[in-house]
Amino acid sequence: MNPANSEAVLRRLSHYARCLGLAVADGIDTVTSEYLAGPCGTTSASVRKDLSIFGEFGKRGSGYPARDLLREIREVLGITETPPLVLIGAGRVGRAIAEGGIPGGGYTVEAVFDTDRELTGLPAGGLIVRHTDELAGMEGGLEDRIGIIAVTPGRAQEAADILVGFGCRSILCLNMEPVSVPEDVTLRRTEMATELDLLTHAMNSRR
Amino acid sequence: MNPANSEAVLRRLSHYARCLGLAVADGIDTVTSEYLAGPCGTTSASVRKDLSIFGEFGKRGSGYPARDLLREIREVLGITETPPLVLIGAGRVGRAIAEGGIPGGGYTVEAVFDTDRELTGLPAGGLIVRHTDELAGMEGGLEDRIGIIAVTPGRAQEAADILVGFGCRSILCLNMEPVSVPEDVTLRRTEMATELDLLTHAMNSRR
DNA sequence: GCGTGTGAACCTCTTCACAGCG
DNA sequence: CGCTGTGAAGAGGTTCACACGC
Repeated sequence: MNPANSEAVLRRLSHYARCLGLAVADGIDTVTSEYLAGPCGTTSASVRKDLSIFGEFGKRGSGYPARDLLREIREVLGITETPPLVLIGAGRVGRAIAEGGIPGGGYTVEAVFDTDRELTGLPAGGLIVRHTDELAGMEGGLEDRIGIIAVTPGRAQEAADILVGFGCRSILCLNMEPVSVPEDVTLRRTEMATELDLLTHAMNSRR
Repeated sequence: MNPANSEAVLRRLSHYARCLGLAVADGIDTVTSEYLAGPCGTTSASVRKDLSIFGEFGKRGSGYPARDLLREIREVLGITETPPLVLIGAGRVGRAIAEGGIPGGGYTVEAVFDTDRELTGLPAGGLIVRHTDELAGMEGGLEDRIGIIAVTPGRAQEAADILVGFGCRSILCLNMEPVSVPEDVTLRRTEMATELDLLTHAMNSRR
């Protein structure tokens, strides 16, 4: 596969973007591949190769113009405008996200839903929790929105089915259990438990 | 590097373990490589190769004994007993974790700390938030514990420094900003914002 | 027959090293 | 002189295909 669509590259671009955002905010206007490599957990060679896939953005001898490079990367990732987030689950985790947002990510939570009628009507951040039946009322459907699953353990599949049923094609699952979706739906997850397992393994193998 | 220490393999083992846990709970006692592959997002060949690195656990013609295989994998990962979690940050996310735990992961939060004296003394799950100064009082130090950073955006580095100062060598950072730690400390992160970027990219490149 | 275990082929990703340009 | 851009080399990971044993 063409390297421009490789997950490893795109993931690093996302890191570079974050790092560049901070640099720009700090008034830095030129960065080197070395500068980006450290905080992003990679090497300068890798940074240069990643960027060279999409064009020649640097100036030899000095580095990359931070602001321009950031714009280019955002363009490549398609995050110049970010899709709205639709949260499923108004429990502890769901509310924490509704209230706190995704700090620094540039994403905003547009609506919060739950299957539990006990929770509908309650506030969550600046929003009111709605029942999942009301997903039908979302202007424009869910096709151009990202669904986030943060429900009671064991009910993630149900939430995914609801999202898919209402046309959602991009899902981030915060629950840990396996979830299956149709071929044409992208499902990603944050793997907190797996990260802990990897940390535990590293801890044990230090001696 | 020896494949037994490759992150890709260990990450998949963690997935297999989760899947096997559910299978065992459902009373299933033999699983095939095919059975594990689907939910874990990989192929049967990969499952077999992964497992064969550590021994011959299967029976040809039938499959793997679920319970035994689970035990073996837990052994390899070193998660037969999981290290206690020490939370830094008693804000929304920190409290959500203190209250809800890590569902299904087999990890327990032992204590919650914050640098903010306004928060110390308040309840978080079944625990009381303590000031980070009191980390010194943790029996046995932080060496055999995992520190979890869930603090106000922009203060993750401070939290990491505190943890490392008290002897912590394994850190899971939930904040998004870059954090640097000494060479001998393992730092991992959950990358919610990056996952969203990857979902956005996939969404845009569908057409 | 069925599913594991595994060498070999294949492919992707990373690192090296240096030419090229500001 | 410094740092980018990049072919070439190297390492690592994945897939194939089939022999083996239950």
